Amino acid sequence: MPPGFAATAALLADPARSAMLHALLGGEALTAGELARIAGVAPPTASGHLARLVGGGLVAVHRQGRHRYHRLASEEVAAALEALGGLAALAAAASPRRPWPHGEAFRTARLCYDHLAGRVGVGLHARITGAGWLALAPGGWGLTGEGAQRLAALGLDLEAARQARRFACDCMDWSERRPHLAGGLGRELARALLRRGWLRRTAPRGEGDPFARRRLAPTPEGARALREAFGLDLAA
Amino acid sequence: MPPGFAATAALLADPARSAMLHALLGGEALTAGELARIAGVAPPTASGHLARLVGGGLVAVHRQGRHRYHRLASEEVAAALEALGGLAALAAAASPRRPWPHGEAFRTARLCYDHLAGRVGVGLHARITGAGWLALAPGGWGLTGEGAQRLAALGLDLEAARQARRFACDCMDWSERRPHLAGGLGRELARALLRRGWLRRTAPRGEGDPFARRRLAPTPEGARALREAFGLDLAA
DNA sequence: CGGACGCTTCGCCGGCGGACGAAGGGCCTC
DNA sequence: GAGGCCCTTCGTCCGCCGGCGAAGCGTCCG
Repeated sequence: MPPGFAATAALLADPARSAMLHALLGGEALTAGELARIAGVAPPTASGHLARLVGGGLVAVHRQGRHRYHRLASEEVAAALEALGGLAALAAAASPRRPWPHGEAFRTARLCYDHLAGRVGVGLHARITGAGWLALAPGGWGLTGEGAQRLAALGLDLEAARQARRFACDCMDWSERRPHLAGGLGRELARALLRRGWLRRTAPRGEGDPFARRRLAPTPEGARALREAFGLDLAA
Repeated sequence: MPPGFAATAALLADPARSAMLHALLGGEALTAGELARIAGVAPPTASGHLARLVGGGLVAVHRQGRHRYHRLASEEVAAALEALGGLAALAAAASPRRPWPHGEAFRTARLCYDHLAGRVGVGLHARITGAGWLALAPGGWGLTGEGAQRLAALGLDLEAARQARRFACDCMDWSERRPHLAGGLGRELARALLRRGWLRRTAPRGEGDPFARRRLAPTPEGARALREAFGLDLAA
């Protein structure tokens, strides 16, 4: 981790760049202009920041007409952002402790690149592993028969999940300090729950703060369904 | 991750500070003077850096006589350093690819704060979980009867492991990109293997580069024992 | 083909922070 | 208690980096 460790950290150390990255943790690809507004800087400034993020391998860019769409380069980037976020949360808890408006909603449910984080993400992970739906096999995690049946019934595309680079893996959750489900299965789980309308994005693709793009909220029916299907009580 | 995310990242973004942190990943507490030499800066400079690291909650300090011993504040710091190291390794692999002298030895075996990382750490984790020694129970990971018996026979202090804040948890390994064993059990496993002389530190507490303090090498007898007890082939 | 739009490059400014030397506390030794 | 050691604080310098406006491509629209 040495060559370039400090350089990579420096990419995360600027408020504008970190706002952009956190906005991209919502999983959508955003244009340079949108990211400039989100980060609160002028277009030339944003352009420079994005060039550095792309050069550092954290962000991938895709041209489409006169727009340039930016997205996180990989799930490793998301995992590192979450891990570093955990450190920052620890430090914030130690010092003055000024409250953070997004905190509570963020702890309930949010996206972490392409999968679920927060209480919902951690709770689903605990439930799925604890109920024996996911088990350790030689070569990694795999679904058991019951797990495959239950998750397919929820509408997950298990075939798509299996084609991911990693089928299932843990990603440390900074707010709950316990793992949530990442990898192809985590992605398909998030997609299925959004598709079913159990969770929805709370920010209507407006601009504004970087964190709005990640925030999720359970719908009334979703809260009920999550309680019935997974024993998740979101009031806690 | 919001308030203070960029500020925390900035603590890692300086070459001198990052060298200090990597040296502290060796798990020992080091004095300000040692860290100054390791980072290659003058004592006043190092003092300033250390003050910032302590203020940011990444490093804890302990006075003893006229020395001040510094250590990482928690295993979360170690986990975040490893995660960020993975990002930097990805970026380094993409660009010019100048070779790094420590690379190969680092991939074989190293310390990650208080537990094992590298091929040895990942291999032991795979073996211990794959053989059913460690199993998921309500409330977290626990040893099975066989696991407790086998590990106790290797000289692990399982009682000490149980008193840790977390008994067992995964820590993503940046070089192998698979999890290794952290938590109290990971710590005791590392201690036991060092105590038995299967692994040893390769740097005799000299000064020098930051990474020397983390590097481990299997002794000839250790390589044999690891192969017999865990099926680990370190030549691969 | 002109004009609007999105994005980038260029040039300049301002401020932060990292570097060191010198000097000032604690603490241990003799 | 005199002196040495470890570490810190202070003052200063300098380089880097983030910020913006103006201007320069490329793309889409009428």
